[in-house]
Amino acid sequence: MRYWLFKSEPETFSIDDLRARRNQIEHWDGVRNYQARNMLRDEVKAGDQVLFYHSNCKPPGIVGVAEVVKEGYPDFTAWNPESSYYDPRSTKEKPQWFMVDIKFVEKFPQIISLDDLKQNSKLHEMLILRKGNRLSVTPVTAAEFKTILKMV
DNA sequence: GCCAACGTTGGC
DNA sequence: GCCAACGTTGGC
Repeated sequence: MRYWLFKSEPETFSIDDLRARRNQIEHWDGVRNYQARNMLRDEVKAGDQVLFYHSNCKPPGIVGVAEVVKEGYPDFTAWNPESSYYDPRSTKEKPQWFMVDIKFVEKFPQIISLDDLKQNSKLHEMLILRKGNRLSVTPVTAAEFKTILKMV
């Protein structure tokens, strides 16, 4: 089993939105970056654990955990001209973009803020803390995941 | 709202 | 295949 960190702007889709979904499951659509796409398509597997990160808000940070329940399949929002994620280069024959389904596991009683993460010496290697890192899907090590759960 | 850091696009 | 211009991300 592997561990990941998924970023989302809470204004767009928050952990509360995930919890409110039917069966508490939602597809993780709209990823339009090739590196992140490759991970969603090839590496993220059912059963993997996901740290749910709120970005572009005050404060940014990890707000809970989700679990992958369905692995990489074509992101159908790319086929919908009405969608803001529409991409005419992606077709049903040759899908360009992929997504996974995740299920709500828990919401932390309080956010583990970006600042908290920076303070923790065990997390200095975390990709999310690297300068300039903008990937919305990043791998997390088992040790990092464990450390973060202890910070709750 | 600013702006640094990136990724993507497209002319050449 | 280079690289300038442009768009986006996301912390501050």
